[in-house]
Amino acid sequence: MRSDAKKNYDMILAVARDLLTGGSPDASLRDIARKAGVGDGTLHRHFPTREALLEALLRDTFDALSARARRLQEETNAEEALLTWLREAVGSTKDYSGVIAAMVSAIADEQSALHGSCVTLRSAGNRLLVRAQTDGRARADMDGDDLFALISALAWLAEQPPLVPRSDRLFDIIADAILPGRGPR
Amino acid sequence: MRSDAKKNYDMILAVARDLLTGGSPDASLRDIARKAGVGDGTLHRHFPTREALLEALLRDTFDALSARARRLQEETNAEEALLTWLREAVGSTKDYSGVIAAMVSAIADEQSALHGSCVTLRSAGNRLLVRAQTDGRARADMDGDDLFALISALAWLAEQPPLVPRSDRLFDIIADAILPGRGPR
DNA sequence: ACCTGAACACCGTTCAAGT
DNA sequence: ACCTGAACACCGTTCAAGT
Repeated sequence: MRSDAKKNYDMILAVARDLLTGGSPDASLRDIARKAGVGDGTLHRHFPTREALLEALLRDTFDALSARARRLQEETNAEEALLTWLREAVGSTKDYSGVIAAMVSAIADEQSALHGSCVTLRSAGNRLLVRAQTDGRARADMDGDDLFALISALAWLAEQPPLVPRSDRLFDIIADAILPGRGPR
Repeated sequence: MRSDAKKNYDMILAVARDLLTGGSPDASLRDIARKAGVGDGTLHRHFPTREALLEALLRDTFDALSARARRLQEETNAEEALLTWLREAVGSTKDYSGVIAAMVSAIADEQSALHGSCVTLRSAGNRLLVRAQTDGRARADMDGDDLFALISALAWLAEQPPLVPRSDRLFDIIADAILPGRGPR
């Protein structure tokens, strides 16, 4: 990449992160381009869709979650590892509203810029799930796709402003479904 | 309402239902107006927002769900009643994509056209939940808002095309969280 | 190679003009 | 009263023209 292109690319990402995690979660691509000081076409060439931009913003987060799963796998018992990782996975997208629906759509669309990140996430979760199932902790009639869906549902709930105050409780309820016999009844 | 206005109102609703439940879940309000043979302003006066249109389309459904809850309350045991009603509530919005996020937002916004329907739905669910809790079937640390949120999450999952094939299973998993000790482990 | 920004086809919303 | 449809301020996307 030419150095001026690289500079634009980085500037777009920085501005997008500021706007989206700041007060403007629905900022238009045009707004982002303007604030980044580039033309509409430049943004569109670097990031052909909004998804592509989100993917670039979240790739590091997904990679970190995958590494985190590996560490938990080694260091912690199966139930605690899965639970901790779930909590972190659900929390990981909370600053990027709208990304959850895009992720669910991307898991089935190999063309999507988010596809790779989604597959990585699902695999990481699946490893932890299988171990917890082997230990008889997690319910047996579930697979990695179910787990991915439940994480999505929880992340989506946490994205809805009126439900934010309840999101910890809702996490506990659904976590109980995955790891029965944990919390209070 | 003047008779020509009533005719327009009905025509808009009929066309909207056709388009939204047909192949065009994201049909624009302008498309709906054109197909209904009315001006943009006419649609906008009858239904100031997309939510208002969805509310009109779904009001009967919500009323029916509320009546259904009352009947189940009388005729069926607490666990079965809640479970059956949950399944119907989750399925009730499946033909109207995008309505779930609007409903969650409306539960906290008294100005929303959907607010009344949401409150009705929450009350109906809460009655069934309380009875199931009294019978010791439903988990005790939940309230009507939690139930509303879980219904929303399930309906949202059912709205995501890649997850449609799994939605029955996901329903079972979350239903187990609400009514522990039901399904297979 | 890469960038700019006008242009295009949309969108929801408003409002002057009509009946 | 109620309706129409042009107009407005947006949106994502494209592409001719520049450097």
